[in-house]
Amino acid sequence: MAIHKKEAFTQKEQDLANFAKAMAHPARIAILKVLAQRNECICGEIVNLLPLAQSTVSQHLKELKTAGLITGTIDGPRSCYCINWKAFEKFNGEFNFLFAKLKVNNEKACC
Amino acid sequence: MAIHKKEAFTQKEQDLANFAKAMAHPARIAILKVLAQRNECICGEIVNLLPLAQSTVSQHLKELKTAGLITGTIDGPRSCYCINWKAFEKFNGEFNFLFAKLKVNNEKACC
DNA sequence: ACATCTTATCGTATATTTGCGATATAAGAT
DNA sequence: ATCTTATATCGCAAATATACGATAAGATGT
Repeated sequence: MAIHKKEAFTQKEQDLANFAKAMAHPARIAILKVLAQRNECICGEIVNLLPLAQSTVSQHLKELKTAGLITGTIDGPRSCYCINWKAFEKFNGEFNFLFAKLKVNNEKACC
Repeated sequence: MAIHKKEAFTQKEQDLANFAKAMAHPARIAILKVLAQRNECICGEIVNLLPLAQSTVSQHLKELKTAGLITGTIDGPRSCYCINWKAFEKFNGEFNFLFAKLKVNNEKACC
């Protein structure tokens, strides 16, 4: 029955939703914050900073990578992650586009 | 076993995650888009615009309302929804804070 | 070759989300 | 009072997400 009807929406709507979904967990927000603060690539250090098991963190990193919010390269025995700021720029722009519309209409809001 | 460990993160992280979560579905993005375009309050008209059943749309509206992204008031036999642009302002600011950090560190990104 | 260290993946249990039909609720119209 | 219209809620089925331990994979060091 009720799978996901995501296909029925526009690509932009899906893209925005996917971007939001990738950020829709405090652990992933925390990971992005760490990567933003230290701009040098971080690896399993994230595991020490989060109250989660290594496998769980790895899973969250994978999700962020799949969604395109971060990039990951293998550096010897360890992995190095960085934020894909280009993706953030893109989606920040789309969000702002939505917000801009809101601001314009703000005065006339009725409820 | 593995419920949600959301309590283990800061309030800000949770707030941002909840905001993102509310937007993490194309249907809800579409709803927000409609509400942004027509600034007059929309009710079940949204149902006609979306490829979803009335009950499903109602559920999405409820989620958006619970998350604080929209407001809803009862207007006679029908419901009237508007975007809570204040909430958007707040979270847009927090997102931009994150993005700003990114831009600063952009040059030194290593992967 | 072997041990070690780091990270990814698998398997699994549980919780949450998504979607719909059916039903309830509430206001207006007849 | 009853019917209609508009929304919300309930109950359910199926899909996803979350989390962990166990294990695999890959590189480095001895």
